[in-house]
Amino acid sequence: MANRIVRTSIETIRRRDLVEAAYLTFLEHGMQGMTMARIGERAGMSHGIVNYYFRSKDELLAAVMRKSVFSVMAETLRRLRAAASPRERVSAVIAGHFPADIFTLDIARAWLSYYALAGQHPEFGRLQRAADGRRASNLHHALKQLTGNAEARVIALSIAIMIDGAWLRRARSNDTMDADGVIGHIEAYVDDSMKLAPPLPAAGNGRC
Amino acid sequence: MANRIVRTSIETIRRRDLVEAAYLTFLEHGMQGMTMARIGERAGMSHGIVNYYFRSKDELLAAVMRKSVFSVMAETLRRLRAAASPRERVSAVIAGHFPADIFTLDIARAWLSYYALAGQHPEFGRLQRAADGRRASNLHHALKQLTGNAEARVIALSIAIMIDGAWLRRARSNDTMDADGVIGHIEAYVDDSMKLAPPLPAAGNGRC
Amino acid sequence: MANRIVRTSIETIRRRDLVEAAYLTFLEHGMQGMTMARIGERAGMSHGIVNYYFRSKDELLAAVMRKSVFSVMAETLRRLRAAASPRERVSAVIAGHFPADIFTLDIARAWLSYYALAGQHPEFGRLQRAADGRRASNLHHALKQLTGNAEARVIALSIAIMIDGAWLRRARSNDTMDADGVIGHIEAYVDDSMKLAPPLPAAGNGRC
Amino acid sequence: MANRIVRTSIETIRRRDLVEAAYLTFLEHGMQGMTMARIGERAGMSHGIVNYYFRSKDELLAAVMRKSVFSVMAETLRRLRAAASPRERVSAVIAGHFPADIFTLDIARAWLSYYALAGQHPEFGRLQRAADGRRASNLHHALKQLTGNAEARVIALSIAIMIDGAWLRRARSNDTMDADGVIGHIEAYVDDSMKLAPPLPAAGNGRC
DNA sequence: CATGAATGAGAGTTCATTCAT
DNA sequence: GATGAATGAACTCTCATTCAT
Repeated sequence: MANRIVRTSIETIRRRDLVEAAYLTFLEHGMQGMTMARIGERAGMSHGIVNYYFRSKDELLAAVMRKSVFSVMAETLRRLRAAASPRERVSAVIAGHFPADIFTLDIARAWLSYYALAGQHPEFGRLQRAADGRRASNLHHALKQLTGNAEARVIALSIAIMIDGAWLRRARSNDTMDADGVIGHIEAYVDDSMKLAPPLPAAGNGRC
Repeated sequence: MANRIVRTSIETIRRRDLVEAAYLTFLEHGMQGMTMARIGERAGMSHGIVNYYFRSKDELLAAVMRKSVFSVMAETLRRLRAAASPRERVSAVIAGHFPADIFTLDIARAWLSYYALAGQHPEFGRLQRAADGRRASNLHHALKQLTGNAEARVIALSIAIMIDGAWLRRARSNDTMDADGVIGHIEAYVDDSMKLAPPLPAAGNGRC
Repeated sequence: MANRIVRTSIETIRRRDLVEAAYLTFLEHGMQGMTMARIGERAGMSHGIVNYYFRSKDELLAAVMRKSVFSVMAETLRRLRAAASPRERVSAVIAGHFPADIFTLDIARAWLSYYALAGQHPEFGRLQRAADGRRASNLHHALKQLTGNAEARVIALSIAIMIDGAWLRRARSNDTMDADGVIGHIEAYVDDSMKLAPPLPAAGNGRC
Repeated sequence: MANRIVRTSIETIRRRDLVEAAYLTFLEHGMQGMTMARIGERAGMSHGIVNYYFRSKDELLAAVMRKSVFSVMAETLRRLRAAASPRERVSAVIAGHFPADIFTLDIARAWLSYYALAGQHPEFGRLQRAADGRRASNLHHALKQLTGNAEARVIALSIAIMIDGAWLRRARSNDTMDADGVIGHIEAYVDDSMKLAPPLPAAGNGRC
């Protein structure tokens, strides 16, 4: 039993370390320079053992992707739980996508590489779509309580597009807006949209 | 002397053909599948000659990057010339980024793989920033004639972000909006913004 | 001393289990797919222990070869013991080589991969020749009691060749004869041969 | 034009040399030791060029197999053309499978390896079945002119099985019969069969 | 100029084997 | 005894690059 735990523990550690090493290797050498040999070297292991813990490079890559997606989703969730009103929930989704220490050039480039790879990697495509669906749903639910359904849908889409666009631009250079700037920009858009949006039907929001 | 000219001429033609072939290869197979052999094949030349005209793959790659960026800018420029009013100029920039036959899943993914590579290719970063600057400038100049300077800047940025975001989302799956949908969405945003924007100072648009 | 016995006993059991597992792995995956890891897995042991009990894969392979040959011989022997007449002994040898559940495409192919390896494994060649000698001898002894010595030798050889040929053909496709068909064919040949064979010298079979 | 011929010529030469080298490598190191590197080395080429002429190892292997199958079929055909009577045609098929310089231990082992590989190599399975079909057809047609249809079928099958069996046994050791011995043995079987076979219906052989 | 034959480095992957625990 | 973590050699295959023709 103890033995089992030790075994699992080592495997867990190694897999985590390898995912981390793969990610760092990617940041340093790009997607193309992210070879199994280099990953192993960075993790201080032989390249043989990398294939022992991950049956293939694709599997390792998928693990890296999953970790990335979840870490972003987790941040958003954390903020959603702390949100007290629909409008705050919208802000939670927006801010959740731009933690200052994550919204960096390197990480943005990593994300773009993932996207580019989605074609060859059905699983990652699925992950992305799932994450996108969650985001759209969160935004739409919150906005529905602030304006009409159709308007909510349009605004939610605009926000989602802007979030993606901001990340794409982040990968371009360091001269673009920082996290706060982006958040401010999108929030301003939301506020403007609210001004234009029709007042909610009186009865409909008795619930909120 | 004549000989010299002929040689140079052939060289120019070959280089242009090879860049074109490389670009098409890139659009079809993505950055990873853009091999020297495939480029030569597509250009109807031996792959040996590719290395004759471009000392290395990186050199060819740089040429392809230049061409890619310019070809997108050219489409926008074409539409800008046909635009009759500031508002139409805004629309020209928007529509210029979404030709229906170009705004496809594969091409979007190819572009992302480009972006992902920019980190290792300083020149490409420069190119992208230049193109982005042009776009921002075009949008800003047009919008300035429709609203206040500060508002114009904000709206121009929103449009630019949405253009980038739409392309990123296009790479995600085929279930997203098509070119017309995206254009409609952004145009609607522009129209809404105009409603909120302050009326122009009386004299400002006498020029137009 | 008792300890010694226990140790030896476990070792014996483990080695037998491993040979059995290797044999089954071989039948299922062929010579090429018979890896140490798969053998260990099939035996329900770690693959590390396989190398503990067999210094190398070749040593295990030799053991498997021995087992394989013996297991085929055993089936024939079982039937031989039940045979009541010389003619039945001939049938025993024939049928002993074609158990319906063994005479399959996969197993036939596995055996061929064995044979193909014999060139590099002197011991396996020896084993095969020994088994072949036993078979020839069994057939010859039985047939000698039914016909002349020279004829017996010829018929025994034909039977042996047909047995081998039937296995080789079995590996070709599933469209060939099944076990019963092959047995029937060879038996018919034996019956025909008996018709042509000279009657036994009167005294010759008094011995039987 | 001349250029084209030169090119093709080199390619033809290289491919032929590589097939030959692959075959020799196999004879020396067995199927498992027949690596691309060793093949290239034996052919005096880099291993890179091997993959240049044969897109994959399987393709090279298939070429080796095809060459082997065709060389056996060609020998049989050559003899069939020289045969003057049905009985001689039967002999042609038999002798055609056992040229003295081909019926050797090494070559027999090579054949077994091919058979063992047929499972993973659909094309080779097809080749084998095609060759077998031709053989069966040739034998049956000739025998039908010597005896009844049903008998012809049985005898043809026996001959085919014996041919295969003789090759399998040849791979076992050098102590088995040589080519002449095998041919004699099978011919004797055919002669015996003719004795037992029913005389042909009177009219049936008016044709021959 | 142009070809394509040839090279060789390096990619991912498999696997027998060793060894600390 | 037994495990499975770890190594490293070897394999197939790809590809940018060089070079004789």
